[in-house]
Amino acid sequence: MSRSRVTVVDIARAAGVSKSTVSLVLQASPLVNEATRAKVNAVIRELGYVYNRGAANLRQSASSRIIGIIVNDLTNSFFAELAVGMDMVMQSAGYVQFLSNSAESVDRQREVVASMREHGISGLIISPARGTEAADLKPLAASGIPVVSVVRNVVGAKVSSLVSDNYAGAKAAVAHLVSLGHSRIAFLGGIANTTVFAERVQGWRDALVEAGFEAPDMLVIGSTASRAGGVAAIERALSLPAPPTAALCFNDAAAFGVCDGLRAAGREPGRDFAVVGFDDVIEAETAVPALTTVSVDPQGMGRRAAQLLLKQINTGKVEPEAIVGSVRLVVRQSCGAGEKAGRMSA
Amino acid sequence: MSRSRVTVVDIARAAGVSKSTVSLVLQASPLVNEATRAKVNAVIRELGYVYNRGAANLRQSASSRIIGIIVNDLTNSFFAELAVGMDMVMQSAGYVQFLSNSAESVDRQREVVASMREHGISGLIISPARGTEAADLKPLAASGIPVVSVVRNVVGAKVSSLVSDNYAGAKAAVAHLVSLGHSRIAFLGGIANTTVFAERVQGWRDALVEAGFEAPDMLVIGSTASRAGGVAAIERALSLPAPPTAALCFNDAAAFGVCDGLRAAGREPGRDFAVVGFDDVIEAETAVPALTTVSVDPQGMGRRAAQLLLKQINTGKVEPEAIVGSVRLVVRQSCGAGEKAGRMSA
DNA sequence: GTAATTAATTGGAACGTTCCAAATATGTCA
DNA sequence: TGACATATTTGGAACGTTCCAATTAATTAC
Repeated sequence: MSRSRVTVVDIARAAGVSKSTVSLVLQASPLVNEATRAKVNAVIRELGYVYNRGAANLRQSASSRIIGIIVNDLTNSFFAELAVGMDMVMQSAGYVQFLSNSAESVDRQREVVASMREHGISGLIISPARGTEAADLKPLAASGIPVVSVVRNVVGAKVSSLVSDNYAGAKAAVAHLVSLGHSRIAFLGGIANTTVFAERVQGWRDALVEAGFEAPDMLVIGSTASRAGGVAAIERALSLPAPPTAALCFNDAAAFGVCDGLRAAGREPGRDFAVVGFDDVIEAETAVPALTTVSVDPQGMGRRAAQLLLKQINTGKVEPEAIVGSVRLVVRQSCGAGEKAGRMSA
Repeated sequence: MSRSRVTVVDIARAAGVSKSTVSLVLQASPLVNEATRAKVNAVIRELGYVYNRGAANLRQSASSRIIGIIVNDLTNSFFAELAVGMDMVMQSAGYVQFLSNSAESVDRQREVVASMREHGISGLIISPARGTEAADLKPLAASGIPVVSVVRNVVGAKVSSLVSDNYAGAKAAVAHLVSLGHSRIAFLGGIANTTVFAERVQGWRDALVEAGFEAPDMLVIGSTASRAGGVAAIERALSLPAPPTAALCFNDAAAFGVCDGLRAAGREPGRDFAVVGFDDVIEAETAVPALTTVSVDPQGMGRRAAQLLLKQINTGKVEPEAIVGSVRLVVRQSCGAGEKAGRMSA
């Protein structure tokens, strides 16, 4: 059935030219005569030829036009949107991407990286799994493949990175809550021993201290960075001897969970308790109450990461570049300051 | 800097054997002597050799071990989970996947398919964009590349498909609502002229009719299949002269939107109005109220689709196979029947 | 009419692997 | 020892492209 594939030589024979000419036509070279080009293209369509990029990549000068993307949790909207942003840029640049989910497993991540290397990726964007070490990315950098680490940093790795300004974002969010009259503000959700968590907690702490309030450790309640984690965290927070009246959450997923947990406890988020998230995923805007959150613009971040990688691939330069993306607080209703929200009791 | 890459010939030279022997070692052939194998492997590690799969794929017998996955909306949790399920299976099978988002654009989808073909995918799993025609998938099937269409069907395309039993799911959901005492049950959200929508509406209609109730068209309110779409749909539903007391929603995203919209209108989902979703995404379980929904198990569906594709690749058989995955109603709280929910007023 | 210039085309080696057929080494049996 | 079987190794052609250097054809200049 599936007859052996059509190659340039077949085209050449059918069009009565040499394979070199066909190759030139394929690359839209200006060297070839209009009439010849037309004829060759006609034959190409007629025989249903498909270009074999693998064969072309064999010549050492060529670029594979394949890049790798690895994210740590694709089921989290934040990362899905990040991936979509990258996809957009890569696709318009004529690249195709291997996209894999490490599910926070460094072992899986290692396998995927190895597999992608064997397939000759020209670059990699990675949101590293927890516990990723510089050594995991070393071989890539050593063989001249540009790597952009996004969202999370890998300490000691000589790769470019694009992370958001977690410290400033958290600080701004807490300052806003303070301006609304809160003083007992919790930090809810997220896994404790990660850099991102540490940076956000630091912002939370410094904002409270600068405002002249206490920042007791018991108000920092870690859990998973998910909706379920948010529910668990707010339950613990409400059972404290002196419960908080507001919370900055590790991310939007946790913040939604906190809202769910508040309702389960008979409290209305935005009215009885102020909730602020982090990320600004799409649903943040349409949720009820709309979520006040620190906007990281995941799609935009994905696009920037992709552009950064493309720049490195095209210029062939290897020096890593560290970019900290700015963030801004988007005030909606869940903090009690939005127009449509009811008045806060605190 | 980046010296030209290390090849089998370099390994051969360094280990004092022929390139053929190195090749045998790479394929873990039992033909080679233990001592030789050890030496070659040592050299491979020492020189930091990376296998060039592209070169190997050149021989026409070889399989590229690359498959393509295209989904229509990766920002929708349902599809993200679907992709994660596929990723799991593919990765353990030693495959790597191109994963792209068509964003419901048939043009983008076409480009992506073409690009993936040029890169020599051994198979494709696609959740087709709206408006995809059989012709779009024809060339793949013609060149013997197995294709599995998932979630949505492409009429007339001779490819395998794996869809869920939309009709039975919708019918069961409505029957459940009827058993709870509802008779004015709306169908909310989703884009009207799609097969999936039609099937679910038909299930809704038949269940109502069988129960002896009316199924007026005005109770079918389409919109986008998103959270925002759900909000819009319930707003319109509540403004009807005789508003419904319950709703089956096109999917979970829309159902969450309906819950949001209900609260915005001062009604509590699960108590004042029964809501049922479709899909059973992860958040359905942890949301408050937990969402009663028709479980499609997206990750499981992704895994099944991947297994189906692998089977087709391995057996080399081309005959398409149409599978309808069974679904089951998961009763939680948003319909008012769950244990923790308050009593329904209707 | 010949030389020089420009425009088009082309043969063939190279890219890094696999795999066949053939060669060599090792062992066994009479 | 020679004849055979078995275990291991190997040269070289192929896979489908690109690209250099060289060729041929067409045009222009003198």
